[in-house]
Amino acid sequence: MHWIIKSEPHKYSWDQFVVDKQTFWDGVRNYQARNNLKAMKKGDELFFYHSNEGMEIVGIAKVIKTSYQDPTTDDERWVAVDVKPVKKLKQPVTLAQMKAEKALKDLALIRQGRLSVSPVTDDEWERIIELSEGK
DNA sequence: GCCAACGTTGGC
DNA sequence: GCCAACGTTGGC
Repeated sequence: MHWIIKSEPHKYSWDQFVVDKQTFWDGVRNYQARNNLKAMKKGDELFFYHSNEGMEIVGIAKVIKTSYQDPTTDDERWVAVDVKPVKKLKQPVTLAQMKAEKALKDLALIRQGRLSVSPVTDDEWERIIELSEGK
């Protein structure tokens, strides 16, 4: 299974992620996004997307620990997962590029822009990888 | 900085 | 349980 996780770069950027070596993905306060977090399995790969500034997918990350109680809240409805960076994309793939791709018209990121954690199908994943390689 | 989209809350 | 009001997110 593949996913896209979003972060505002000035809050938590890819570069910071790489420096940290790994991070826990917390702060999700949306049921749909939460359900996606819960569905993640160890080894699942994720695109790391910069919202607001950049508006592009910059790298690939990987789930190293599946969902557990969000340590930043006592509210047991919310969960976090641990992820680590895998690699930076050769070229970032911008939102505009993805919007222009017919194969990506159903991408959850585009259809439901406000969702902070969204699923990506295998086909979509492949296509985005190709775009990052300039194809 | 504005506004559209959408989720959540609360009054009835 | 409906729906209006409100808050938040994120693209532009």
